[in-house]
Amino acid sequence: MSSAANARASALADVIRDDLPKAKVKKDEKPARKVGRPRSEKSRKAIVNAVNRMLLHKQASDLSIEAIAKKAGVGKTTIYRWWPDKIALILEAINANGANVPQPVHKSAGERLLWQIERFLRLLRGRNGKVIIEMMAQAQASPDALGSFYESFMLVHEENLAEIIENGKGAGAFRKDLDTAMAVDMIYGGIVYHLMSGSDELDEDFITRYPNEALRLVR
Amino acid sequence: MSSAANARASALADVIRDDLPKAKVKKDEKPARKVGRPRSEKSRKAIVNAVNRMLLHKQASDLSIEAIAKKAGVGKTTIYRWWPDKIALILEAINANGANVPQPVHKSAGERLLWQIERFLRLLRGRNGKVIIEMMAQAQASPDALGSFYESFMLVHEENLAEIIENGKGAGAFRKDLDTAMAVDMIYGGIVYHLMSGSDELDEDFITRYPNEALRLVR
Amino acid sequence: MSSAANARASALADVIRDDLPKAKVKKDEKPARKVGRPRSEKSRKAIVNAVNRMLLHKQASDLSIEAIAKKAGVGKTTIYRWWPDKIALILEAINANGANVPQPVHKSAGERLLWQIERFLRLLRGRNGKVIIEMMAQAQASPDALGSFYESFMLVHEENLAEIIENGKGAGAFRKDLDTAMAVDMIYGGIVYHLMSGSDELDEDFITRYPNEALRLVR
Amino acid sequence: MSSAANARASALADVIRDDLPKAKVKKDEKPARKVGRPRSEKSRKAIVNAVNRMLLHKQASDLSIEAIAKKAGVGKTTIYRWWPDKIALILEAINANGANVPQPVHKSAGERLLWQIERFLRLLRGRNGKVIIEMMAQAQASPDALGSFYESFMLVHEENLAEIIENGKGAGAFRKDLDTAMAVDMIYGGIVYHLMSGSDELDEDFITRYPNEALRLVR
DNA sequence: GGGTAACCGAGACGGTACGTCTAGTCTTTAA
DNA sequence: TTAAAGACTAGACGTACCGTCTCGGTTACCC
Repeated sequence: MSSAANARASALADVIRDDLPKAKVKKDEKPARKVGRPRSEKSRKAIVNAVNRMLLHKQASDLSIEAIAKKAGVGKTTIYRWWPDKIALILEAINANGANVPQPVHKSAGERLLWQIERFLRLLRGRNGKVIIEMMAQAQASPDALGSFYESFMLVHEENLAEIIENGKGAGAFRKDLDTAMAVDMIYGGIVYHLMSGSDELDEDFITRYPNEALRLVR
Repeated sequence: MSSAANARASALADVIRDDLPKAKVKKDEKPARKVGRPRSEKSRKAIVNAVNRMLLHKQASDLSIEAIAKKAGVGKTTIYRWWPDKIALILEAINANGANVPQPVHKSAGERLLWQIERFLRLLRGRNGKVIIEMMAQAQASPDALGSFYESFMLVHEENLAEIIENGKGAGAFRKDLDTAMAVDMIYGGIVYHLMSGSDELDEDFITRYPNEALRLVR
Repeated sequence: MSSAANARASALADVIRDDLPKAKVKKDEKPARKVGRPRSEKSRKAIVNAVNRMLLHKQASDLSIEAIAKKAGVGKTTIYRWWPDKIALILEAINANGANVPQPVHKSAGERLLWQIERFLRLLRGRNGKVIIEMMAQAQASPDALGSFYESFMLVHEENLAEIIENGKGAGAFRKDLDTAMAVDMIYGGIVYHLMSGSDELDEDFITRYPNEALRLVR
Repeated sequence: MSSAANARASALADVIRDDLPKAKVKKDEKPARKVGRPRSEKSRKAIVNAVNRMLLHKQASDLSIEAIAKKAGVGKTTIYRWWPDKIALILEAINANGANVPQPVHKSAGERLLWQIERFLRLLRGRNGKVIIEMMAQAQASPDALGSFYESFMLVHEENLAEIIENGKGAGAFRKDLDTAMAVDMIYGGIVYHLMSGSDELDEDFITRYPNEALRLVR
């Protein structure tokens, strides 16, 4: 990831990492849809709700499309029609690809870095964290799924962080010799690795202290 | 993981992280049994070879116990008898839990840190890297498997790194206010995350530059 | 079937066998409707053509309404609206319910029998035979479909044959003690059974010799 | 079918019709099976019983392997392992391929013919008749299934009947110019066609009178 | 050297889930 | 109104593996 992030950092126009397969994003196809029965919003909600209810009791890897369909009172095809894989479905369900809140501007580089990391940590607190980490883990099994995961979740965070670091370097707030891509890998990697190591949830202590520890890395 | 690693670092006697479930490691039961047909070394080798041959063609997640048994000319039970899960089997096969080479002594804290990180990177270069990362990913699905993975692979690296950092802090080589556990998370996390992001192998550039980047973190 | 055929034979006014469920034949409702968008002749042809093209490659039982609709570029509902089931559709497509050619009159009973059987055999020669037999086979699955098949294909042949035999008996050309219904069953059954036994098409030899063999039965 | 039956009649050694695909008959492979867990007789019975119980309520075409497996408390694979298709399974279940009772000898050709037809009719009386006819119908969908049906059910009857007719012709009891194969087609075809025409069961009247009607055909 | 115990291969077992296919119905817009 | 398009629920298909079990047999040891 880092090299791509790096390239991106230097040329910020690039929005899509091209070393990762793209998930087929149906919603981008065309806004003007007219003929045929329209997608049922009721079914969509039933599916998403079913996923969320099930995640209360069991691990993401224990959800089966079959069970979700049954619980949602929906045909399996309806799920397969709208989501390319379980990863995309669950990420949508837990709303992880939440609105890309614009950063407050006019802040110092350091403050922007802390803000961005805190935002990421907030997204991973509670049950969500474990679920998302499971998604990332499951995505390892197939390049398609991996692309799907990155595009819908990780990419935007990487871009934001890389941009902040690059700017900070330019403004002299961060070390000039810092490798942006590696910094991104370390900062997000530290969090991901922590969650993968067994803790079911991020504890408050970690959330509080991690951003500052990360700040030390870039200065 | 970091808090446990931290605790461990302060009290180096702890060998087993106790926030992780222990995998049942049958071979440790040890009481030198005599009766009964002894384990067939031939079968063990056949299984391990089959796994390694199969890993040349396919992803770790695409190996099934069934296929391994067939390829090795072995009953499925023989595999289940000796390995608790696919993770343990594959880790043994690729010999990832390689000998815990003792560090050269009388080095500076910085040199020891670089040496340890390089050792870890060396272990993950080539195909091995992706395979091990897949193991880590699959282990997320079950606490047992996760314990198994940590115990047989990750734990020793964490302990070594934590010890080096603690010593470096004591000797004044590293920052006193550095959080050892978080540093461990970031250093290994950066590598793991990089591999999980899509690169099939660690490129030479990354391997060369990562250790120094990590060194900057702790100073 | 035979008892109904028998009853019919004695009272020739009966056109519909009443031991068979009637298929709902929508096109018979007929009351010259005016309002609404008219049925698209283009679609009708597209559907019929699609069926015929598909029958070149595959068995009738391998055609699905879904596939036909897709191939014809037509909604499934359009098919369901106009044909009660696959059987009716395919029979129409291969035009099996071909015009009920009136028999030449003023012939002897034997000649009329031969002519009728030959007509039936002609209808079943080539690919048509297997397709029609498959229709008959599939119709076994549901009384509705069976009724549909009989009404649109088999009934008229049975009636004709029964009438010829009855007349022949009255004129002294055929055995007086002959059971008309059983004779019909045997004559058509022999052909149907032959086709169901595996031959993909009726061979010339069979077509040539069968009518005379049947004639021996009734004398 | 008839031509093959004819060839067979002239050369009675031929037991297998070769214009039909052979079903893979696993039981013929080898009697001496040693290794591996043996087939569970309990499961076999459970499956066969489930089929029979289900046939009381529903048509053969409405049985699904899935439902049978569930009702029998058995894995689907267990069914697929032992039966090539639903046809073979149902035929075994209703025991249609019942013992090939040897004919009483020293009878006249006519008596033997009547006996054979009555035996066939007896097999098809009651619910069995409709079920078997449905099997024959379903078998039309695939050459494999058709072969399976013929081999396990129809073949022996055809052979017996053909042999009786040939003998009768030789002994002067039946017409010399009779085409054996066509006679077989007509005799069995009459029955099959009758059942396919809608009657749910063979009525007593038909059973009583059909054999004599058939006898007239061959004289 | 016979008994006993754990091993071995083979492969059948009850299950779960997969992703695809089809049936027949429902809900839109377009003609 | 009806046609056409296509989404909907439902559920079977046949396959792949899971982890367990049940065989016949083998290979050590221990007495």
